[in-house]
Amino acid sequence: MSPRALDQASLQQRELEILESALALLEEIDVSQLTMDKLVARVPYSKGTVYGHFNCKEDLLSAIGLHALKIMVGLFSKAVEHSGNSRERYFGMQFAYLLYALQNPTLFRTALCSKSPSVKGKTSPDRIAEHERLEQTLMGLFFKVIDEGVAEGALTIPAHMNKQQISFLGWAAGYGTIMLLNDDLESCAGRHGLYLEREFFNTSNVFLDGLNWKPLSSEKDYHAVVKQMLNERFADELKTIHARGRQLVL
Amino acid sequence: MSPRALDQASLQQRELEILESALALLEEIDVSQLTMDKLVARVPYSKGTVYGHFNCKEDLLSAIGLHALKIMVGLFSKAVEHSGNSRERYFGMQFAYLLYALQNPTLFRTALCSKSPSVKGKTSPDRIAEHERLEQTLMGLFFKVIDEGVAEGALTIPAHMNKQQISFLGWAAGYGTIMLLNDDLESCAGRHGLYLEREFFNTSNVFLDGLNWKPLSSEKDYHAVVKQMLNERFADELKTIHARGRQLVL
DNA sequence: GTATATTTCGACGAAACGTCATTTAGAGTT
DNA sequence: AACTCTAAATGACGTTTCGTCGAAATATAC
Repeated sequence: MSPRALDQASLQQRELEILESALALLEEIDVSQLTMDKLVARVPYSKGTVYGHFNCKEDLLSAIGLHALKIMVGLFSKAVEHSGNSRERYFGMQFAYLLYALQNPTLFRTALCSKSPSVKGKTSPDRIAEHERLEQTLMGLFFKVIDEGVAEGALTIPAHMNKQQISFLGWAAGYGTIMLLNDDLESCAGRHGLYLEREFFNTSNVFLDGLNWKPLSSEKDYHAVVKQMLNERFADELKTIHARGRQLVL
Repeated sequence: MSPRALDQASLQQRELEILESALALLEEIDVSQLTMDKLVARVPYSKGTVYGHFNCKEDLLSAIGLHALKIMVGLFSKAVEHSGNSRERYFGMQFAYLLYALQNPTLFRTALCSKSPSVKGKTSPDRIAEHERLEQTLMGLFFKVIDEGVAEGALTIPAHMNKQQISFLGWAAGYGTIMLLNDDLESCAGRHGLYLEREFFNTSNVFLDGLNWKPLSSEKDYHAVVKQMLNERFADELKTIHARGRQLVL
């Protein structure tokens, strides 16, 4: 009956291959210069095949956004599994976001585009749904640690807030810090370099102190916490970041 | 010599006219559907003339972003001039950002696009420079109130932070809140409506409490502060928001 | 070897872009 | 009032990018 039904696995495999080619291309040219024709020229597949995976440039960008989300889930999971109290782990999760951004500057920058309304407007419904699903997963990781914080007695959720709001605010703080200091991602510790991690660190602590999540930053040396977690859990990521000529200064 | 030399004023006038036509068009279609041809068809000018002002769609989007920034400067200035202590005014400035977003949902959504790397990559250098200039102005407004807070003795800048970091974090919190709850902008207080202003309010207070900017939210009724400022300073904006069928619930 | 369902291919028409040779019209000149 | 001169406006046109679709290729079943 059905001859050579292409299995899901090799389809996904090829999709990933095309996606990575796109990212490689984006190392050379700006997103604004990216065209489907250029991508097709670079890939060992035809236009029709590429369009079978991504129905337009915007859909491709969204797929890259999804890819980024998957990497984040992996990093955040590692941070959550780290030993330590709830605040340390929450803090670690926030910091993992910075690691992701430093390790994959192109991916990070491109994923930002996928948030833009002009891109979302052309994305396939499937991918949008998958996007929401993954964001839910990420949220779940944050919720878990918040719950543990409450269980430990280290955190009391303010009367006028809920878990969503808390994890959301932390996310916004981290996201905003990185986005506004975006330039630092590329810089090899030049004039402005080295601010990003410092600001990220401080921002996260101000946020957690604001929630009165114990132990406060005045009661515990979170520099040491971050350093330990980096060494024990994120050695590979650090290596990649160093290979990019970027140091992580805390 | 020069016949009918066009003065700068009428040039800017026309640029604004085209820009507003674009925004009107964006009330009907999505940003992703916007084309220069559609804009030209809608405007009493030719393609060449339109391209004289905006050298591509992305440049137009950036111009819309600039327009948004100008409106923000106006709103923030009003909030800064309000009576009250420094925290009240800083809080008011944050809230003015929400007003802007609710009053101009299309503008807000479109301005978001102009932040995307894919758009910035095609924007004219002049406009990028102007963008930075205006953002400096906005920053300046925040700095001013932070300085006043310090002068009043209501705020002590944490040893490991500076003004930039503080205003940045507040901005990120507000920006993030609105962006992630973007959908609420359009909704006429439906199922999900009404969360945005509540979260925005709480987020801002958590942030300011985290900084220990006195009086804390436990010491003062900031609901009353916001309500008073809205009535005294932002009656017009409230009217527009109501006209859009959106209530502001605090 | 043949039939058949599936995948791949890339040429092609449509759409959007952005330019530039031409036209228009206002101000000065006679 | 006719003429000239030139900045400004125009829109047709060549180019680029898009996304589709009929044809070709491929692999399996029989």
